[in-house]
Amino acid sequence: MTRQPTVLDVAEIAGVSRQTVSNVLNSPHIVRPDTRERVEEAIKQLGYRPHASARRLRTRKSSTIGIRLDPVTNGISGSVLDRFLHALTEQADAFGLRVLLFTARDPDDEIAQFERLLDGADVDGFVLTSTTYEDPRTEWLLEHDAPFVTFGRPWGAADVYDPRHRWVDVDGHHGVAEATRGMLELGVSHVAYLGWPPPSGTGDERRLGWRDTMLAAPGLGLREPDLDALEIACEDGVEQGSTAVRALLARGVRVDAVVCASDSLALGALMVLGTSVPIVGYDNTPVAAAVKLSSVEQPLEQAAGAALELFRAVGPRGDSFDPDGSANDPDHRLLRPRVFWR
Amino acid sequence: MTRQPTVLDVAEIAGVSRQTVSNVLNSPHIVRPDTRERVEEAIKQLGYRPHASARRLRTRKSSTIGIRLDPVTNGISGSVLDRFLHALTEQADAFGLRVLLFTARDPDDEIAQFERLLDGADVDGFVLTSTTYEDPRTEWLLEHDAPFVTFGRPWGAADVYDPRHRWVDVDGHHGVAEATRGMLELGVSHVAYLGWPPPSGTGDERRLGWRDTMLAAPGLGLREPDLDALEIACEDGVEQGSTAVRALLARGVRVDAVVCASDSLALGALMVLGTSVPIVGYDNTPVAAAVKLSSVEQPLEQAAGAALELFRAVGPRGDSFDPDGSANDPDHRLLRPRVFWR
DNA sequence: TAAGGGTGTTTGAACGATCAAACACCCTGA
DNA sequence: TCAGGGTGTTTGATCGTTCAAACACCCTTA
Repeated sequence: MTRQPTVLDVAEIAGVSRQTVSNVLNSPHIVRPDTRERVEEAIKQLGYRPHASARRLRTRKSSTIGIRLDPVTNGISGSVLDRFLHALTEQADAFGLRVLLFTARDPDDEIAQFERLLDGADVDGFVLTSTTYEDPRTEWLLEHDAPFVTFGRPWGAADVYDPRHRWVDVDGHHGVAEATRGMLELGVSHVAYLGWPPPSGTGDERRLGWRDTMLAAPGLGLREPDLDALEIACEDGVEQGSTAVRALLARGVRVDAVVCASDSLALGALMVLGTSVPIVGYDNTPVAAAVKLSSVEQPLEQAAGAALELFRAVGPRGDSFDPDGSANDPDHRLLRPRVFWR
Repeated sequence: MTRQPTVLDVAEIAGVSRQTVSNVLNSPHIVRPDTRERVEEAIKQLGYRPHASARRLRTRKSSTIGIRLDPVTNGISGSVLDRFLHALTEQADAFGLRVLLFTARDPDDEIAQFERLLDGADVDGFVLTSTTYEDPRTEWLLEHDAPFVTFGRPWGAADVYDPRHRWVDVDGHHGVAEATRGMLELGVSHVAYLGWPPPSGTGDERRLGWRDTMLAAPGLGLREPDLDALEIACEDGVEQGSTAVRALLARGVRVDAVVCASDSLALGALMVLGTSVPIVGYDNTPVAAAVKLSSVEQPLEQAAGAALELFRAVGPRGDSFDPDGSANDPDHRLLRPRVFWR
């Protein structure tokens, strides 16, 4: 036989019907053990493998998630999403899912792609990677109730814990706080913060991680105005980081250490300050490793796994309703990063 | 009507049969213009979109290419493949193709994935990104005549221009030669080369790009032994690059400029030599941009486009046989990189 | 006027799987 | 002996599309 074997071929060999073969594959528990064994034997013998498209046509499910590849690898930090994508792909198999890529020029185009992929039954749903305030994409997906999970909280949403919007995210506050604490443990007191200008969901959270830690530090005796002086904000970028640090120094501020909102900024700081002052970046990109920069590392494997779990759970919505609220929230996951000291 | 419209719905509205609608979609030229117009009108009116799985089931084609996401983003240069992947995804649409990701632990596992994806009709074929000498993967694919295109020449193969093995690649010799010429034009004479230890298909080629250019340089009067002194090899990595350059200097060699086989090595050189000596890297990674390093840039968009073209052409093999040989080779593309001077 | 050829459209069947309902069988209890 | 219920398996129909062959029609040409 030259063509691929089908359920029928398997059925014939095992001496059962099509449907029984199908049952062995999809709901083994309803088949009697000895029958099941015979069928499994035949499957192995023929090297049978279900035809994915036929199954999709019938079940109207593709077991595939779509994910958008961002248009520009925006500098250094692009690699974070690449690593997330990688982890996602790697673990998708274990969840019986596949990952289909697509690109889009802008949010509107992306929505058009959603429509195209869903209508063609190419994907069951999506994983979104960078969501913005009042994101038109999530609104569209909710409206058309298409399953989705975002990597990143819906900053600015009325209810961040809306069960209809499932998300996975990394606790930036905790990460930066840890980095700051690590600096203070070195015995220094003037830990500066180099971040992004508000408003920025992620950025503001990271900034607070530093600020809260500094204020709470015992015996440091720092007050709000002291902190204001130790903080500087600029757009993301190596050059911008260098410029900002120079400005900080020009003000005559004493800087014992620097905690940054990104590796790009950290690299910028490094180029001005050299290795005399300890610096911590964020995202632990390959660049950080290359120049031996400490950095906050996001648990991307965990994040990917959690995203897949949430995605798979999208179907039976509401049946696991938790009256306690966020106590044991099954729809959202906030993961803890850790500092990678070098 | 709540469900997705089908060809039948369109047919009814346009007053034609299923097949005519199908023809309008797949071979518009055989449909009379006025009929076609009526059908297109109906398609637009209903917002009809063909069901991809149904089509795939019938045609036994998935219009999807599989691509493996490499297990580890190996340092800085990982971004090259990411950018290629990106370009591939972006242009796939124009070729009516989709990109499906998968991962694999090792070549054997990858072959198992090939089998799984092909049997399930999930993909039509593959684009391979890093091929090695006597690659078991390409051999398997050839044996099972599964369509594939590699990004990278089959180094060491008996016949690199074997028409059964289609490939796209970038002319590293030319890229490094250009970089070297650029250095010489600055008026310097002692251009060193920092590369990888042989044997390495890509590495050896790049090295020759430098060597040939140096030997051919008019008025330089360099001979083989002089070149040997100007050359040093080490494994890829920032640290390794620094060490190698230090060794070169320790030997008392005069170094006016450095051409490197990668950005990692270039960064390593930069950390030892500083900005006093011009350095050129390879791949133009974000890191190179960040530290203002000149670098050879691979035309990844072109490479992706060419890969897709070749992939689409895999079907009718042999009908475009070219007796002249490589004169106008339709199965392979060697692209020219350019130096991005900073 | 009938046979032949070309063009454009329709019809029946198939792709390979799963759903839903029917069916066969065994066991129990009236 | 037969109704009733449970378990395990089979049968017919279906998902939405395209292939292959049939068909209707018009235009030539003998």
